Amino acid sequence: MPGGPRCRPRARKESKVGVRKKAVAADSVSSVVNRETAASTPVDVQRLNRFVGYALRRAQVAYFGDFARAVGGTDIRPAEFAALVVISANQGLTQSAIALVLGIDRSAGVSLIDRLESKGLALRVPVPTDRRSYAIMLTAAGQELLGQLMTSVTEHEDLMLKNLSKAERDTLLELLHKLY
Amino acid sequence: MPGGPRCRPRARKESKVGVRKKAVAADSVSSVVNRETAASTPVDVQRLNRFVGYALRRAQVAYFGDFARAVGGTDIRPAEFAALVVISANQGLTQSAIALVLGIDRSAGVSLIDRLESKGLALRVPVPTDRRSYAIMLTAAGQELLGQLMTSVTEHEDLMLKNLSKAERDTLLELLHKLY
DNA sequence: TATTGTTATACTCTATAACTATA
DNA sequence: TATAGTTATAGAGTATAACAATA
Repeated sequence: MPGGPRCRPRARKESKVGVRKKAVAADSVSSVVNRETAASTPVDVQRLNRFVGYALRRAQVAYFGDFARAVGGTDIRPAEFAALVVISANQGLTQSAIALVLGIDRSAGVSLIDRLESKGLALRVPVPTDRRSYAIMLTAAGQELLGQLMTSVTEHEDLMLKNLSKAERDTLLELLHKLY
Repeated sequence: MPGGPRCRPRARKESKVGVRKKAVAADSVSSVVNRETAASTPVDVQRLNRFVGYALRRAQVAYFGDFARAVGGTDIRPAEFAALVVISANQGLTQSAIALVLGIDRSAGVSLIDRLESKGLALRVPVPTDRRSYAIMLTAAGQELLGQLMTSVTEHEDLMLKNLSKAERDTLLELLHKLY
């Protein structure tokens, strides 16, 4: 996939985060080690599952994890797909406006549009009336790919949401929108 | 906050991702630049908002972004909170088991438990019957902090979900659980 | 002065591969 | 051989600060 190395090796021994291996004797802890728990007794996740934030994260990870497979060999990531959808519905939007809509920083928008442009899906068109900014447009290839993606992403969502009725799906969408 | 630098400077000029600044003349694009769109006309997000994945991401970003404020000066992140909840309800679980429950890799579990341990919230207790593994336990401090966090995180969720009725909240939780 | 696009940088989260000690 | 914990590493995602060109 895309992109070269962006991170460096950590310094060889600097990486010992915190205080490791300082394990204490079991009897310095009030409770006793429960061997059944450590083995294969069902884990209690009741309290954890009451938190919406945790459920949100798990659902999002599951969704994103399957996204790459869903869009096949296109090498389009969720943020890129979202950008394509926004640009398609709002041809000529500036980069900053796109970033604002997507809820990311302007600086993050640069590499997002870079990627779309390098794939031949979008273009930066100079705006004559404001030489600081570019109008972002879909290319014909971008428009066509978006058409395919609308289908494959919709299928992906159908699969992810197969346990939900149509009404539940609408409800989920509506409730999520209330969170931001 | 924690952690030193982990990334290196990109090589000075290597960073030009893709083909930038190759802006073409406006008339090489079928559509014309819509100045109103580039200015302040309301942006059309109708199609984008039909995608559950996008809504999931936005909701999760909003939730996580406010989490740090919600837990005050404790410097506890969502994953650490989730780990504390799991450990508390399942004292003595191994590191691998915790990672499995949280849906992360064993290797990611290492630094998670490292952080809890370095903050004095959890302990790695040697398991006599299996010298490869540790039983993870909450310390008294961990138990107490978790008590406070249960309150502040619950308040945080109440705030995030203030636009939802109790029934809607339960529905949201139930629907999200169906996604993973 | 303010904004647009940009670059350099930093940091979180998470994964994969490989290693060591143990089973 | 297989598993638990660990380390080194890669890379996605995103933020902040600062700068140049332009408004």
